Amino acid sequence: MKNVADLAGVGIKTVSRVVNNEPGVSEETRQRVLRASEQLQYHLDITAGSLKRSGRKTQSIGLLLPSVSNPFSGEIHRALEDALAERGIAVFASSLDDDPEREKKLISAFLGRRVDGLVLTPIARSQAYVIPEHSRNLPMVFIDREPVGIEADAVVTDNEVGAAKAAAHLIRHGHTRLAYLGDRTDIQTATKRRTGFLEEIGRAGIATSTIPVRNGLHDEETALRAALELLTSENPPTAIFSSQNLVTFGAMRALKSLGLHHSVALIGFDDFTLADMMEPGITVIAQHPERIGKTAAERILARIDGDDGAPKTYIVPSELIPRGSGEILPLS
Amino acid sequence: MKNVADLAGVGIKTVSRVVNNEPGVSEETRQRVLRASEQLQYHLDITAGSLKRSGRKTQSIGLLLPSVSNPFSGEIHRALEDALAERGIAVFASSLDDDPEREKKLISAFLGRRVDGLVLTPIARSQAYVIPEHSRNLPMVFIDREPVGIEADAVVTDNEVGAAKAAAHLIRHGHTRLAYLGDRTDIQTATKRRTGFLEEIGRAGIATSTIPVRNGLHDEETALRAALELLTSENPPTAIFSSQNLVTFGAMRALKSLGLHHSVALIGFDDFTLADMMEPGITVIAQHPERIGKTAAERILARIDGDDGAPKTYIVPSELIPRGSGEILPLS
DNA sequence: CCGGCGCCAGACAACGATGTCATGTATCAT
DNA sequence: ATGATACATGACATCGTTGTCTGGCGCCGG
Repeated sequence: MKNVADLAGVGIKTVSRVVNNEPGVSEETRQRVLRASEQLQYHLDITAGSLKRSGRKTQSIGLLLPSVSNPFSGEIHRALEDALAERGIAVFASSLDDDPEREKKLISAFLGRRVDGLVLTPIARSQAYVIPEHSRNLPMVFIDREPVGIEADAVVTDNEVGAAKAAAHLIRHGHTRLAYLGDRTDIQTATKRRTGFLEEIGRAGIATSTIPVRNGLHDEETALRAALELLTSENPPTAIFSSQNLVTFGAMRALKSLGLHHSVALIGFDDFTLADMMEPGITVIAQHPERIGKTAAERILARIDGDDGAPKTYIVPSELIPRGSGEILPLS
Repeated sequence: MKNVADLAGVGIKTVSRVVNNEPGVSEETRQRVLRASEQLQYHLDITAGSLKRSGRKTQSIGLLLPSVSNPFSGEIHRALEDALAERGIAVFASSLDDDPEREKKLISAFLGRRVDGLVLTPIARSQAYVIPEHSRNLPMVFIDREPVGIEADAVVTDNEVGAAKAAAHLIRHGHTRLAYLGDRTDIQTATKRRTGFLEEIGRAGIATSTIPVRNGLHDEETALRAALELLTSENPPTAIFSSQNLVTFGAMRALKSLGLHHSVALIGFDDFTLADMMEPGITVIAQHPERIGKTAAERILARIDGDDGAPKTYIVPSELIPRGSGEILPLS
């Protein structure tokens, strides 16, 4: 900046005014400065600026996702990025792998970069450790899962309601022997989906104690084995609800390998590419990651702009998309 | 930092020494400083540090992808992140949407944040406009596509070879009436795949002029229409090669809707989730995004560390994965 | 007993920008 | 002509940190 000022024969502050489009610079000087910065390939250093700038905004936020390679996370990321790009805010993205240690380490790394806000999928048992930062006015929005041990904004899918819709849908099609395949119980959404599913079954007058529930399935392989075991048991279910994508894939493989894909019903939580191209099409409870991302962006921007209302949880409704597998009728 | 120094009753520089683990501080003082920073919830500001620090490293890089919601990009992103996290380097990620304007704008935004390097999928017709930055020693690694108009490192899939493998595979299975469905011709990889595909056909002694080639397909919808038109034409192909995921999906839909999915062969470039669960399984030329990401990370780190060898293009081999659709024999 | 050396520690400038304030000059009403 | 007013501009301190340099102190050998 100094060099530009010298070349243009003006003061350093005038250069600052020009590149920031501040008023109070004559058109002639402005042109001279612009020519000089062009010539020197000058580029404003926004990190240096944010040191002194009022509010100290770095125009960047940190985004913590289960994994950037997870398509669901990718959609959220994209929606968020688009909304923030309009304001010139850049996004640091990173993956947690559902590891509480990584969560803490990465938050710390972002804090060190003085991000203007944090958008995150929490995994640690409690987020109480960030209370100091949060109350020190660091905007935070939790997505997909609600925070524990701290009051903060959150944007989540209506997990219980969605899972209940799946149960109701299966029951309406005549099923009474339902089964639940779910993720690790330390993942909040998995637990909520199980609760919603079982409660709806209870409301329908079916004894939930008769419902086989398999938890702790975190990948396709374990889900496949659990499903196989279930389907080859004494009194196999006529309908399966799987709480998550990978679990759904495992269930699909199990059904197909046993030749039951046209006779046992399946509803999965979470939509996925090509679900409609499967044989049969897979009925799902679809979440809306774009809406989650967009809402999270709105919230974090509002907080950055000083909104200090009470923290609130925003719920994005899920949607049942019938495609065939969930409409299979029980044989017996 | 000043506050910590005051509380600990030491000079500000001593605090700096402690938090940076520099030698020359007595154990006692060190403990006192650590206690003080604990008490004040002090967190080192690495952006301020990078202002004066030697080399001015901000410990961050910029990553420009077609879209962060694209699974292929997501895999690359993840591999890159993992490799860079070990060095404490954070990643700014953003989406280009194959828009040259966005490319320039985002590069500029990252430059303003003084990233230590840039990893990008170029889309603009030429990247000559970044020559000043690059020669001013900004490390850059291009991924997936090679840069035009500038000499820089690149990590790419062997597109021609991969496409040629697809052609050879189909020809080996007896096909002579092949068709090509491809992406926009301004996308480098699409062009290379077409070239590789057609050249292999030529080598097999088939007149390439007889091969229907449809370019400019950028989404599922247009691909679907192009495939339908092709398949219902006078002399329909017995095998299709699609140059990209979305195009493959369009082709799959077309085949299924015409009931031809078991009689017309299909090979797609790019692997995708559930390809093996389709009916039939979809044969693909798989790329290895993790390897692309990992290699790109190694290169950018080497450049950041001062490697100033001549720019080089690194080629990551593709792999043909037979799953059924590519092994369908011609009827006639 | 003294000079020299090593160790710890702090003072100070600097990094690249912005906020504040003072200054100079032209313009205008009186 | 004069003081007030507006506008254009630059000097300077400052943001939070690190690099450099200097100083005090204890210890050692001569």
